[in-house]
Amino acid sequence: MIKEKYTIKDIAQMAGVSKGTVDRVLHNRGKVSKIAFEKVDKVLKEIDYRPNPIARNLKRNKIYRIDALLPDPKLDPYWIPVNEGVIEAANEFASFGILVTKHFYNPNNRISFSEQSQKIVASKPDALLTAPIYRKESQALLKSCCEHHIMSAIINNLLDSMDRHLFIGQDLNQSGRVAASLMDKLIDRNDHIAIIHINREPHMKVKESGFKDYFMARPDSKLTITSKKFNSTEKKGFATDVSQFLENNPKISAFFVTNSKAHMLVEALLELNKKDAIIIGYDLLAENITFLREGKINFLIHQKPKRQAYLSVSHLAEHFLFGKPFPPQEFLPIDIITTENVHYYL
Amino acid sequence: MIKEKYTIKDIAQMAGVSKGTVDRVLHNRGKVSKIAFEKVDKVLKEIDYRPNPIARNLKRNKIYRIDALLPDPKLDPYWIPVNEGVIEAANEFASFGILVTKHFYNPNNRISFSEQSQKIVASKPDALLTAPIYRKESQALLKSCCEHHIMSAIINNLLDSMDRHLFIGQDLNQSGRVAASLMDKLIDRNDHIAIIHINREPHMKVKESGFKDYFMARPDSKLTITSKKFNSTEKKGFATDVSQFLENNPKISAFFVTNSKAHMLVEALLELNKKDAIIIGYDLLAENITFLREGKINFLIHQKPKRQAYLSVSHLAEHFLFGKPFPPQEFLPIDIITTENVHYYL
DNA sequence: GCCAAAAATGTGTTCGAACACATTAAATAA
DNA sequence: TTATTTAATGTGTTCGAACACATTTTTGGC
Repeated sequence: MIKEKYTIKDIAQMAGVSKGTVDRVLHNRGKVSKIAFEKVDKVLKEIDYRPNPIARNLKRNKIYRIDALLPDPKLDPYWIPVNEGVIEAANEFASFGILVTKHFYNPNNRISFSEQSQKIVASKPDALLTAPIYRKESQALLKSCCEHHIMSAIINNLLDSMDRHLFIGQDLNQSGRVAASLMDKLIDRNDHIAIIHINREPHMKVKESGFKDYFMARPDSKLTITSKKFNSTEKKGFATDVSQFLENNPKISAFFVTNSKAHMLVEALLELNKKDAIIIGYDLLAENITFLREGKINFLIHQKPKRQAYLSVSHLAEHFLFGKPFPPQEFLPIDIITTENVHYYL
Repeated sequence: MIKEKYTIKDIAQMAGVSKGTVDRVLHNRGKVSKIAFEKVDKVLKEIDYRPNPIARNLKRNKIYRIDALLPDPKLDPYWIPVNEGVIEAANEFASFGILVTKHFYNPNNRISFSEQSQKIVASKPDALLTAPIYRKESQALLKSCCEHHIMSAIINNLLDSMDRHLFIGQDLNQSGRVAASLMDKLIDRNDHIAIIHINREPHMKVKESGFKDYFMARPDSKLTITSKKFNSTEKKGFATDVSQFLENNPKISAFFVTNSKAHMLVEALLELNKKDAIIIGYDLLAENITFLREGKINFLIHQKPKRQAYLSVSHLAEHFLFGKPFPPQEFLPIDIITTENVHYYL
């Protein structure tokens, strides 16, 4: 295998035919005689020809449309970095003819998700990127995409029965286990642990399972783990609820918050004058980082929302532009964040 | 700003000139009258023209050469993933006309580094990628690159007085601090800590500083931290040395190993029947992972050698191909690895 | 006002792949 | 055998930027 760049013209010359014939062989377009085919095929087998993706792309000269359907970052700050990741990738690939359009839905309103879904499918983009908060609606959307031959990519959380869609995110069960193993290093034998869901979304149950599984696997474990779901979105009601919960469970001193809202719990605990609680939460929101740096949150797990979004868009783009293959599921590492390394993740 | 793709031809038409004139304006090639310049300039200011990088690249049609000068992975397994990262990126960009050549040097022999250096510079590649283990020799190499207009990228460890070279790696001082903060969570008040250098390379001192700084910053800290350097490369001599060291410092129960050789220490400790020592080390070598999973290493810090290499090559490639800018220094996150999340980093 | 030199502007070709179209060779029917 | 369809093959153009080259316009000198 000689290291050189071969062109169609080269191959044609080597095989003693014209570039048109080589082209027909390469693309199985027929209208090639056996003799000609074999001459070309022989050369192709010798040289490991790889078409120049740049020339190919220039010729195609197509504008690829990727539509992103995401929760409105104004309504939940968790989605701000996701939005940034999409924008970054969009800018990077804009001059390559990749056109990214963003659509926001209200994360507290399934109807808004469905409405936007239909609009997007109707506009027939080349690919769709979404965070499937609502299971049923999301599955309907993905099915619809399949039917209309729209590529689909998913971030944040996996849906069950979901093959052949690009997924980029974390293994949420394992993420719960990581949280548990960190908790394990921090607590004493007689600590009681609470798993706190604040405005629970379905996939957070998976984190809870992982967390519990870790401790269940240890035969010596006699820990008490209580799971609690808080629904209040207003601060006041939430603080009262927390107070109530702690009165009923006075022994609890360690908390695992299953989403980005650990800072809310910290604030509530501070109001109740309950200090030195052990807290593990998710995501690098400004409030969380502040508490992490102050030692009021012990560990954060980084779900890399920005990277999820960036990677999805760039995988799709590079697939369209250069035919790059990508794995159907890409599980990102579960990053453990402390005061000391948080800086490098921002 | 209308969202459309403009070509030079479009601009020429809009400005009422020929594409040649537009080209001269875009590239400041002179030979343009004031009137023509202003006509073109006006259009350019209106439309935010970005040249099609694909077409540009096709026209250039140049083969870019990147030479990588790295320690032989056969002589130190730490460099295996670095090698993999280079290969992966090389394959990815091969069809774009990026030609990556690897050169290995003996990490225990500065002469072999110098010799290879000279060969590479003499062959005048477009860029050089290296891991600068030897300070003086590396600085000479980088200077030489500058003079010959060879781009240079560096991974693994930073050299001082090193501007305008692409660096991709971790902040080693901070990495020591991360190790310390993890140690802090694991130890008791009266534990004694040892910092262990096995076959020390100069930059490992930086990790030690970071580690010590963390504990110094705490006014309440009365910890004893001993630093020890082991030089033996053979197992037998090493175990004896460790034994000796422990006899002299019987109170030491926690170890921070500043490179990928934590597994050697674990083995030595096992031979001495010293169990439940606390150990924090670096890098996901197979041996380290085994001990991590068995609970004999508490934390590993992942230096992402593969990613460092991959990123360097792809940054250089994308710079050459598409004119992508890159930051002079890119500090990668300092990943904390436990039994629970190690799987996702492999 | 005319010619030569210089400046300004326009035209044409290239890169490699893709595909439309033109041309030639082989196969079939009259 | 000749006309005519069909198969096989070759040629030419396009994508957008870059640059070589050709052409036109302007300027200065007499």
